[in-house]
Amino acid sequence: MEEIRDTVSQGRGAARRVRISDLAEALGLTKSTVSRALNDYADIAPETRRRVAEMAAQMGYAPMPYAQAVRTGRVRALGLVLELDAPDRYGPFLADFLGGITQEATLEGWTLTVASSNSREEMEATVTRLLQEHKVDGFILPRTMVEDPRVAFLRAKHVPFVLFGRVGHGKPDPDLSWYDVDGAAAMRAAVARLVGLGHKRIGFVGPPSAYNFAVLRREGYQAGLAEAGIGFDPALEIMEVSDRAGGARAARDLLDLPDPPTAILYATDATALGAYDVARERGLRIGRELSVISYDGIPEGRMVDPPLTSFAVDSRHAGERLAALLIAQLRGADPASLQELVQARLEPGGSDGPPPANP
Amino acid sequence: MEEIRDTVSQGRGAARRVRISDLAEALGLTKSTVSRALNDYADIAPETRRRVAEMAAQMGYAPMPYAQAVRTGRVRALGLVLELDAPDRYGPFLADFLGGITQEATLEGWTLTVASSNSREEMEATVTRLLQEHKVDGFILPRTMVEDPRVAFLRAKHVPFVLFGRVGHGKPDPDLSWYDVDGAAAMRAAVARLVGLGHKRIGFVGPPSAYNFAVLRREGYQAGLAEAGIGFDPALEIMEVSDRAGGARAARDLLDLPDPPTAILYATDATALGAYDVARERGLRIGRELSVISYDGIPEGRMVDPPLTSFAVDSRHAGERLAALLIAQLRGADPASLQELVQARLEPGGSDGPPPANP
DNA sequence: TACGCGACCGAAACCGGTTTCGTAAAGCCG
DNA sequence: CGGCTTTACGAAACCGGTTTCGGTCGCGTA
Repeated sequence: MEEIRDTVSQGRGAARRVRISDLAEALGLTKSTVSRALNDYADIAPETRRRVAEMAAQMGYAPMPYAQAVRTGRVRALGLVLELDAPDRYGPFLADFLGGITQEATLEGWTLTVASSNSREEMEATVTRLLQEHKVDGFILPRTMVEDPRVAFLRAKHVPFVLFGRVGHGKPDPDLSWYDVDGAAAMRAAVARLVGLGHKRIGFVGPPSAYNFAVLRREGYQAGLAEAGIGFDPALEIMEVSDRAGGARAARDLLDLPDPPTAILYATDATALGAYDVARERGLRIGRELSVISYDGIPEGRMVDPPLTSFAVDSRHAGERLAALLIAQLRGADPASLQELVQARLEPGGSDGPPPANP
Repeated sequence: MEEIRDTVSQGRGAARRVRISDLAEALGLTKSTVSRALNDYADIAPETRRRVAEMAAQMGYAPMPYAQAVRTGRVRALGLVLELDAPDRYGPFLADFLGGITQEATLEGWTLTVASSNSREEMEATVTRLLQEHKVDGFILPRTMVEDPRVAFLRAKHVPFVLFGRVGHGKPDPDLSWYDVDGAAAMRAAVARLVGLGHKRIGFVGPPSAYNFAVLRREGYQAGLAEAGIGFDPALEIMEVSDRAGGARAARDLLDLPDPPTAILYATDATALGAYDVARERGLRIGRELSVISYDGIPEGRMVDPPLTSFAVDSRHAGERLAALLIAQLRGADPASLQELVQARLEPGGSDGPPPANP
């Protein structure tokens, strides 16, 4: 192996990377003292600490994370395993989500390592490898399930992680870190909005109930009905729907009921678009003969006619906060204290309106 | 700092990670010999090499990349910087693309580190940090520009990289590694298809010409015209269009010409959807009064009526090959030998047909 | 004035590998 | 059968940091 390494700097510029020993020499100290000064050990004089910090900044010193890792076991890297086998493939939010994570991580001097899996087995193998090679210090787990195998798996290995979404239905999740958008509250608000417009029969179309968010949104729907004093009719609720075609089928089934709903609440925009297809088929006008409200705020919802009334989530913010929560946890914060619930933002479109006068 | 580290294994299971010294001891060799055996040094007896490999497999030994990196400077990590300021935000392809990269990288024992930037300055700062911290060994650069600042930047730093797309117009790019889909060929084929249907006046709508793929696709369009013996009319070509609304504006401009085209070739599906909006506005039927062909193969193109005839690219394959090319380069292959050009796959829809009888 | 105790820093071991260098044993050759 | 190469491995340095362990110094106290 040729003696290249960092020494591309032979010519001009690029000033051969400064090591901690260079710093120590320049200061007339030993590298052990410099190291402790930089890491805020108590047995360093404040004045010395200041001098070291100053010289480090001046010389542009930055430690090499992997050299530190040999001793500390920490690489300052966050892990994210994308699940390629998920039904909706993350939609258009992935770029925002990754942008949020990486921007926040960069701010704190961390990086993001991403991997992917096509099955649960593959996911476990990937996580294991990442851990064994010490490529990451902790994980961000997107799209939680009610019974999430990843949680049990990582817990058993004592690996820090944060969840995007909660687990276990609606139970409090003690000593787990998570960030979630309050889908239940959004669904409640959606029901209230529809009731305010005069609707009495409101359908609900939800995703596979293995996903925690699906369950929470359904609960929000039912809670909304209860608050409005409307009885819950199981015939109006269709679960296990995950794509546009499924959303269309659900709409047909609901509209074919003896006493069909005048409004349908969809748990996701992608499925709500199916209602537009059915409306076209049957000559119904969305927002007039059929009202629709959904959740996610995908760009496509703004492009259809009429625009979809939807509760938008800020994926970028989610990424930022998840990164921040995980980093905090890795720095020693108590996981149980790292939980955030934010509200979705209503984006009114033209897809909801008063029910038709004579049904 | 407590003595935790890997020794969570005090109870059962988790068998304290096996180090190279454990391997050496079990074999009755020194760790230097074991290391050289594992790294295929010439001065190791074949029989010894075999024994070491066998024992390593048996004991489940895997070196820690960062410990190796202290000496070698290599961390077996690929870098990807997402450009958040790009006009189209990667669309729905990002998950596939990342899936391809990570699956291939995993196969070879590498990982992917992703970062993001909102501007050129931020991109350079991010790359510099990743390099300085030795978090990555090389980069994958998506979405190349005709004059790509990233290429000059990384070249000056002697950092290995591969391009998704070519640079510098259509020139051969010597000593650069790249993977690209032959957009020009697709556009030529599209023109031929339209001419075969009877079209004589064919418009073209392209993305910002700073992007290399935009230029190549335009050249393909013009080459297609030439092959068909149709003169090129500059009025029929509109560039710098990057979204659906822009695609709609372009369609209006083209249709408002004194001698309007009967078919429009769009360089991207996202912009082609704008033609559907205009068709609805003006009561034109796509595939009848107006033919449309485009490129990308986004899922939404399959959902519109009629389905969009488009040339689909396989983003997952692109990710896989880019990862493979970069890894090969990092292993010492000559960059100039690492260039791949693949063809897009035509997905016929209903958006193209014979021109109307009387224009 | 002798003693004890913090405060502060240096010396050296250590982390898990890689690479250089030296050398004993085996093979080659006449 | 002895000298000269090879062959194949061990010993030790090294990579860039962190952490442990002492030891010196100044100062308050008896």
